[in-house]
Amino acid sequence: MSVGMSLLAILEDGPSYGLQLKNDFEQRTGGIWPLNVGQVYTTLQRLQRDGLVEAESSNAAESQKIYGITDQGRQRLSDWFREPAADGPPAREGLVLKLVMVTRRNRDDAVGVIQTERRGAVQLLQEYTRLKRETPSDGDLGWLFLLDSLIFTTEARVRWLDSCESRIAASGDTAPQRRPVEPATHAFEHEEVPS
Amino acid sequence: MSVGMSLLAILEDGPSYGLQLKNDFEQRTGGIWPLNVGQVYTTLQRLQRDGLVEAESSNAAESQKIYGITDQGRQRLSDWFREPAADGPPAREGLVLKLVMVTRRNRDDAVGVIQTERRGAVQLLQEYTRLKRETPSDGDLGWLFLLDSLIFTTEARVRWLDSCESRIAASGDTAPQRRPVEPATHAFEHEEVPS
DNA sequence: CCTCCTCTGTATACCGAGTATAGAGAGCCT
DNA sequence: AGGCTCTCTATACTCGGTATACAGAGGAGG
Repeated sequence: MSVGMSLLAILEDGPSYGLQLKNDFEQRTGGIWPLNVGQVYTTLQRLQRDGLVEAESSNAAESQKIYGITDQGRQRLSDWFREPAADGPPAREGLVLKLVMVTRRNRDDAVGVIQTERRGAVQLLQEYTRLKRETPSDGDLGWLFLLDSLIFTTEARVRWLDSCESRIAASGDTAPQRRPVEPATHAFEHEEVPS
Repeated sequence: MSVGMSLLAILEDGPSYGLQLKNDFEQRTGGIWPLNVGQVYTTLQRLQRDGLVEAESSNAAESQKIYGITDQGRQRLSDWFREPAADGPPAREGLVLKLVMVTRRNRDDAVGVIQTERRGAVQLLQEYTRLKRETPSDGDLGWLFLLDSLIFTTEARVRWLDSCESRIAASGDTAPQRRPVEPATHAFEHEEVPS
């Protein structure tokens, strides 16, 4: 739950409340990662349930609930920073999945997908580099990290798409692979289904 | 819903049922992306609700429900292949979030996070390149795409981590950074907030 | 035969991430 | 006063993901 941990990290700088946490979160990520307000409240409830956060009385306005981090919360946050991020299988990625699926179906469609995505990625890349150009290189470290991350992964995506396209080009001449789409298949195809 | 669309893509090859769909999915992704069975059934229910899939009578065993793609499902699948994948803000990434948060808190901890993650990423990279070495370069295109994607993004992650570390090294000497905690941004309310 | 065990297959409960929206209260303006 | 906007909290809902319950079929062995 990286959102919850991020809220904990913000709360470590002092007690706060829902909307303020949302704003702080978005400020720290330069507005690149907007955070839905509703998610803040549900996440706070979960953090409170787990004892990582406690509600403090807001004497002035009833409409504000101030939350503060607990000692257990500080401990949990420390653990989060210490433990490695990825342990299970790598996260599924929509575009990769799409390309895997479309390639088996029709290689021409795959080339279309690649070209569409490449255009989008290059455009994003230009946007990110523009943002970076406007940022002093001694600016906020977190913001620079985030920008660099976006740039590196988007660059990698472009190069990956190029490699996919050339792979298709290299193999397309030799291997036909897929039937030309027919409706009304399954009537007769039933025998092979195990029963 | 890329999982649902992937199931649709599999169903385009002919009717099938829950467990078989899980197995086909994992076979197409070379076992890199295991798919929980439960998710298959709930996703099938959603697809059926939306009319993209229909339950066919399972003649032999009652314990098997055979699903087939509908014309509407084929249309939806075509649309999925045609439409660009990413339109909203880029997906939040746990590691980037962690690094952004930890950097603001303590740069030494940030270096620790970077080094831990770098070790893990390099190890993954070795694993992926080993898998690639064992794959003939004219093998299944989808599998090669998937493998390349993992390699490209993991490489990018390593280079990103290196760049983060050198940024910290470059700026660490000059700039103190921890803000001395200022709540009270907000008009009148919490002059009572304990800090 | 009957029991136990395993394998296959389906289904549900639950959690977290994420979105949309309802609705209360305060301040302001005319 | 009425009405508007802004702030703030809260809930309902969807989807991705995991674990687990549950039912049936078939085999092994007493």
